[in-house]
Amino acid sequence: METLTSRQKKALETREKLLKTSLDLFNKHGYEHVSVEQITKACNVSKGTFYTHFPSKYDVILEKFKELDNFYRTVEKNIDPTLPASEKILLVYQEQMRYLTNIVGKDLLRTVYTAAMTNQVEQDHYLINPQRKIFQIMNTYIEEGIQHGEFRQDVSAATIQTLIQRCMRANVYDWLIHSEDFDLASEMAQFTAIVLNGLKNGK
Amino acid sequence: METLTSRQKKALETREKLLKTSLDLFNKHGYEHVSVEQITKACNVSKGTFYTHFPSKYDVILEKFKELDNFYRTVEKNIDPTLPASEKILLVYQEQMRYLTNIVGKDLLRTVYTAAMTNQVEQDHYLINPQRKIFQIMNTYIEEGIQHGEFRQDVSAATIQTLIQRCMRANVYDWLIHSEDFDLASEMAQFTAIVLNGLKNGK
DNA sequence: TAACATCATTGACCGCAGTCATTGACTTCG
DNA sequence: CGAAGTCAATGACTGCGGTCAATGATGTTA
Repeated sequence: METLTSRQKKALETREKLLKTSLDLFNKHGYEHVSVEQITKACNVSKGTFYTHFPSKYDVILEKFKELDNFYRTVEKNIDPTLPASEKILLVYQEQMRYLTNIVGKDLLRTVYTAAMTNQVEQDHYLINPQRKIFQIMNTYIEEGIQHGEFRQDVSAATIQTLIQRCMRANVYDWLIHSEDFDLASEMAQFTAIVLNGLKNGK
Repeated sequence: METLTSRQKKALETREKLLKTSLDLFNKHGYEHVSVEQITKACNVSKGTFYTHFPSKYDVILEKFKELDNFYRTVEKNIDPTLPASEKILLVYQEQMRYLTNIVGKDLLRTVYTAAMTNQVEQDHYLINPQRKIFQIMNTYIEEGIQHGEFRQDVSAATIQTLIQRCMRANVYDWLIHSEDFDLASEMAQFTAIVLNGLKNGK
């Protein structure tokens, strides 16, 4: 199992080359302005080859996008564990929004947010997949906050988790439909702070 | 100006026929499964004709979608003016979500929410256009709430308005990316109530 | 080594959104 | 009325995402 035949190695090379070239071209010209044929020509393979390695043009993006989770692991470590849950949540989101703004960019995110609505295949989309590292981190903080009596008792942990996740998508989506003049990190902070305030105990 | 030449009348007829046929077909088979050629064949016109009347396939949808505003006018009238602002907001949203669920449907809304991200043409999209009747209604309620000291003083009216609108898109978007098992009206009510709670005064 | 099986690769092909030069019926103007 | 202008309508064409039957090089088995 471990060792690959030369054939499989070749195939993997092709795949990697397609992946790298795709992302490079997307970065340079924008997702919509790069055709699959451009990618394959740049790699000296045929169009069909692209589709033996990726189900669609979009899936290349998704692959890259999933790397995000490594980023979150680093963020998690840099957060002071003694802070109240709501502040931790705000901090993680702040880092995430910075990352989305500066590294990922509108173009790729737009693709993901569009595909989430269109590809209603494979159950539910990655965007709401509970497996995502960031959601697991958030959920831990929320559980913590509940145990410390930080949140209202009449809303379940699962509900709070869903709502906090929805905050994220709300602000990202609004960022995507606004033309510039929208600072994702600060909008996110403001909005989430209000939601957290609405969830606070004894007010 | 008032009277149309027979030529213009013919053109308008063609336009209306295309509009009606498009929406009928979209309703019957779903937006994605209806091609422009199908529409034009059903109308006995050429494909090009479609594009003399509509900039794109999507714009047909948008036209229908704008009729929503008439609906909001009716809703507004049925709301008890003595209620507190936050309750009025919840009521309007409740009616809107019912309308979106039962009349408009996921298919058409998905199209609009996708296009809002893609067509970054003509400034900002209809979805965040302040001209929309529903936003004007909401804004009135919010101003009212501020004057009655219902909301925190440290957040401007404009900000509150933006956040309340964002609640709408947040829940609609999440509805669109969930496969069934998502009750838009109740999710919306819950989420918005929490945001309003977070905006409440003296807590 | 020879016959067979696998599977990455190919490129012609499909369906569809959108374009545009051309046409000719209708309108306007002298 | 006739010439000139307008503009709705046309359909061949482009570009692109995605498909699939055929190919043959590589790997497996006898």
